[in-house]
Amino acid sequence: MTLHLHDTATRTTRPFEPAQPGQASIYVCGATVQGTPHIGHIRGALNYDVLRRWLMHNGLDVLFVRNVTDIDDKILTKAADAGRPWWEWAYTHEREFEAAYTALGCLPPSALPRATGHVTQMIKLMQRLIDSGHAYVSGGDVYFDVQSFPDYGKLSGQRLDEVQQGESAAEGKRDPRDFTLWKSAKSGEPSWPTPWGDGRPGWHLECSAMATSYLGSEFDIHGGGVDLVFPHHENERAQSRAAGDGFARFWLHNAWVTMSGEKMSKSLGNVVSIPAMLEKATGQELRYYLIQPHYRSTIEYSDEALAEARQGYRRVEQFLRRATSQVGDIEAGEVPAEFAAALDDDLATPQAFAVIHNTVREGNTALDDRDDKLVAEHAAAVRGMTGVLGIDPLTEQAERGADNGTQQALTALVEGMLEQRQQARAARDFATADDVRDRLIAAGIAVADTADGPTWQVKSD
RNA sequence: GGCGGAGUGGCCGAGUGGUUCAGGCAAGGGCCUGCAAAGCCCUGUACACGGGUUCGAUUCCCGUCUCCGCCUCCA
Repeated sequence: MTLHLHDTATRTTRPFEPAQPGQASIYVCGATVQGTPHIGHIRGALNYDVLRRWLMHNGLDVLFVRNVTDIDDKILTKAADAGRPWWEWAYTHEREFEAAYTALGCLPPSALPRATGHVTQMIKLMQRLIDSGHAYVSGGDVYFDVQSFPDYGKLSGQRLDEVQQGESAAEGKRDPRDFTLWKSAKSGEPSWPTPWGDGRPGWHLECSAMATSYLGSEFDIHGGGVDLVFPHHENERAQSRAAGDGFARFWLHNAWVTMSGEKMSKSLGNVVSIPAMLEKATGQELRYYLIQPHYRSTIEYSDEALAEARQGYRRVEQFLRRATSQVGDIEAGEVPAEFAAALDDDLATPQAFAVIHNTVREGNTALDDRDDKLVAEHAAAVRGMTGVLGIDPLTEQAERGADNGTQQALTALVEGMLEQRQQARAARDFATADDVRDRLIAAGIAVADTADGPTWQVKSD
């Protein structure tokens, strides 16, 4: 089976064949950097990161562009409320988003274009639209003429005559459903010069300009959250195709993370901001939690579900630790066919996780049987699979292990205590042995005896 | 009003016209262990409701109820 993806435009799951064999180009709508990221924002990025890794794993050369919307009404409003320059406000939150992506294991994009850096490209696109009769200037604003593009509404399944009012009824519009490509400058607001006067970008224009600027007039995949289907992506598609670009060949949309059955609001966002969540779980645990459900299924956030995911992650981690200590270092190996089939089926991560856990169970059995060859095989497969998903525990350990002397000091202390305990056990002085173990547990360190001696692990609860 | 998604065993979360099972977490029993922990084995008999199609539906069709999203900014 080859990779199949669910395409919003056709409402079908169909085979993915890149326009250029051996390559894939992906454009993902990133954040409007107006606030601190919460898990809902990052979920989408995680989904597309998994897609990207899977394409790379299959040997494709992937160009992955994620934009930053660094100029918009909310940024201006919030910055003004905070008494800070808008560009500082935007950049501050851009850094928060980047830190969050990194903490959750997203590979850095091939390019990270900002709207404010691509006004030239936007002007060119607007000129093409005006020249071809799809856009018009009205009092310094530039609007897209929705009725000039018969395909309008096709992506989102909207019929033009059913579309309600449209964005804020500006006076210069010919049709209330026309959308803004360019907003004329208001005093005190940032602006850039254009042939039609000073102003700033409308929201939709930037993505069309940047996507085609980096990936060409036609590219493979355009991703974003379901809320973007209409109007954002509908408008992007309209303006790009009206201008003559092929634009995206597949449209992918990820579902929400909700809380108490509702979309995350500003107030809830504080509770589940990435910095707050990273106090409850590690980046990889959080990633495991967010990518296990199918990307088109809503995740109803709960602390309990997160705790479950952490348990599941640790089960995998524990297996790899035991395997490594029994048979030595293990490199990532081939992924099982069922795993590949799962991801090929529109990134069916739930089934992919089932394959991982089945492999872990078989690996644990092999560990108990002391069948080192089988242990190594299964551990290699698990590393291969978790690597594709970006949740290989040994990778993270490698990063963490290199960090500082604290880890070494802890290791020395714990191993010293475990040595005492082993001596007590050898002497059948179980009272002393249990006392040592209790002290370690009280300090948050779990001890497990194996045939090869005790192992330990910090339990970060 | 228009468009779209969803209701599965204690919980999370897949999937399928019928037979052996998603997977995880939790629970109970067993093995192992000095005791634990971890691991392994076993157990649960679920598919919102009402019709219909069918030899047979959780899975297809129709209807109902409930929840959610988009149609204004939003991942």
